[in-house]
Formats: sequence, C-alpha cells, structure tokens
Amino acid sequence: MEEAPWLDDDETKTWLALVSMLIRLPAALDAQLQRDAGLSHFEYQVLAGLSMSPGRTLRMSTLARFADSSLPRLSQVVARFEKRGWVRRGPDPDDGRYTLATMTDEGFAKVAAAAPGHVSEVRRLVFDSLTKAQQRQLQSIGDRVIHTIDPDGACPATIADAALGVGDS
Amino acid sequence: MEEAPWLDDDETKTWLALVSMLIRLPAALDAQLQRDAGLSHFEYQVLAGLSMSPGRTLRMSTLARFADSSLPRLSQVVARFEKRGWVRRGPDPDDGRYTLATMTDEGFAKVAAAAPGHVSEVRRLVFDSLTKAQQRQLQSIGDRVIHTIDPDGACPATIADAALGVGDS
DNA sequence: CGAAATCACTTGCACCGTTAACTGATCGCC
DNA sequence: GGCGATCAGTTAACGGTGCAAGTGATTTCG
Repeated sequence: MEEAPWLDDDETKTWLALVSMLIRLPAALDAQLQRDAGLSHFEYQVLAGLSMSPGRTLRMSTLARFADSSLPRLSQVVARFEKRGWVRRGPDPDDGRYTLATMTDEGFAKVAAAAPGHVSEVRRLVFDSLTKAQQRQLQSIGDRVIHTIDPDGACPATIADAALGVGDS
Repeated sequence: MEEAPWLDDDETKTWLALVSMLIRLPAALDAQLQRDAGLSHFEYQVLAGLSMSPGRTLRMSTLARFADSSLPRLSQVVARFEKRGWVRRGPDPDDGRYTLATMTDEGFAKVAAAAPGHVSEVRRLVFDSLTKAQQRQLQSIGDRVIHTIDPDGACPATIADAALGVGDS
C-alpha cells in the first residue's frame, strides 16, 4: 500500500477529467432521455436489452447482468413497465425458478421512439468529439478497466454477444 | 435528427464498453471507500477539495462546482460532516450571503487516512492497466466530452487551478 | 434612504436504489 | 420419495438525491 503514495501532476489531471466525465456524462444522458422520452438511462438500457433479444424475451437475471443492475432494482423497474403494458412476466417453462420478461409491441414502440434521440445525443456528446483513433483507444481503455474491476465477469458486450446474438468474433 | 440513425458495430462496442465503465468504475470506487473508510466517493471528493484549498476553507458554491454537486446535496453532506466535527461553517466576512466551510484537524486526519487506500485503488483500476499514451488519450477524451456537455462550465481541474492553487498553466 | 429584486444557502417532500428478510422452485442426498 | 440446501425473484425498510419553496443577506434603483 506504500508503493505509490500519490499521483503526479499529469495523472491528477487525467484523473480529474475522468471523474468529471464519470459524473457528467450519465447525468447528461439521463437529462436528454428524461426530457424527450420520460425515461431514465437505466430504464432505456433495460428496454434496449429486451428489444434486441430474440423473441424480445430474456430471463430477469440475464437482463440484470446486461443492464449492470441488481435484481431488486430490475424487479421494481420491470414491475413499473408491466403496469404500463410494456413488458409481461411469466415463469420459464424450462426452469420454474427463472422468470422470463417479454417486451410487448407497446414497449417496443416506446423504445423505438426513444432510440433516435438518444443515439443522436450519444453521437453528439461522444463520437462527434473524438477521432477514430480515440474511439478505438476509448474502447480499449474501457475494456481494460472493466476487466480489472471484474476479471471473470462478463461485460455487457459479451452478454450481448452470448444471449442476444449481437456482434461478432 | 435524421443525420445518423444508428451506431455501427465498432461504435456499438465502444459505446457498451464506455457505458459499462461509467457504471462500474464509480461503483468500485464507492465500494473501496465505503469498506475501508466508511465514505462515499462523493463525500471523499468533498473532503479532498477542502483539504487541498488554502486554509482548508472554501465557499459552499465553489466546493459544489468542484465536486460536481448541486447545492442542496452538498449542504446535507456538509451538515453531516459538521455533526461529526470534520467541518465548521460560518458566514463569509466579505459577503454574508456566502458560507465558508472550513475543515477541522479531525476532518483532515480522516481524509489523510482515507487517501492512500483510495489512490491505491485508483492506480490499480485505472493507471496500472493503461499505457502512458492511453493516459494522455484518456485525459484528452475526457476534456473533449466534458467541454461538449458544458462548453463554458469550468471543469474541476480548472476550479482546482483557480480556487485551490493546484496544478499549473 | 427604502423597497424590490437577486443571490447563496437551507429545509421539506417525493422518488429511487441498496440491503436484509421472505416466498417458490429445483437439486442433492439418504 | 422426502428433507435440507441452494437458487431466482419479490417485498419491506432505510438512507441518499433532486426539486420546489422558504430564509437571510446584499445589491439596485427610484
């Protein structure tokens, strides 16, 4: 713990920039989604995950991992969605312990309506400011940090690959 | 809004990696600080800002900008700190509308005890995984994103420079 | 000089998220 | 086959955060 007591000047600036981005970017995305669609970023992520899955159906636990969510948190959000008619829940025929969440047409319409504005904001705040090289660096940096935090935990992209059939390689 | 309807495959992967980092990195930092010092990352940021300022004193509004915080949020946290004897509050002699928050020796001892473990975790999760070039890229990426979100808003680093006398040029 | 407007901050209320205890369903072991 | 253990998910209680209204101090302008 005594190896490297403090950050040097460059590291401090990098760190302050990262922390600020860590706070402001989610806040900005939440603000846009709340304003234009009445959705939090987390709610959007849940709907997006369901909309991309085959049959628009996913086990709650799989959806929770995809959305970086605890199970209680997801349970409450899905309960709200069910009340609004965006999602239906039922036991998994293969294993009664699992619960399958299925997105309705109304839910799909909701996320389809919200997506363009959100993607546009993501482009505006992130991709438009960055060079192609920086985008590659950003992905690499993100992958490394995530892997350090959770070495054997599947990242959302992997879950997307495995459960949703999205992506390649 | 119709300019670029969707993200391509590379952009999607970059985006998923960034979103995951946006969620997991703050969670990991909170977990370490909570475990080892009983502090949230936000509380640490407030204490760190005060500890670095001249006279360990700062106006509430300046501290709020530094910590990316709303004023009510900061007010409650500082009220808790005051109750624990880590901070004292009083009106600014120059302008009675401002409130000066001053860190006590006990508060300084608290943040000084928490800092090494936190910095060590920051190193472990971020800097140790990254090359020097990636660190430079990360700072540049963060600066650009922050500036896009808030073009004329001062970033914490700038506030640190101006109000705390930290850093250079 | 005094009243209205503005500014910095604090308080009250509603909502959201985490934690711990609980319900149902399946698996392991005898 | 039946009992305990484990797993998936829900529910209830607590703490924290954002928003709107309120307080106190200062500036502005007639």
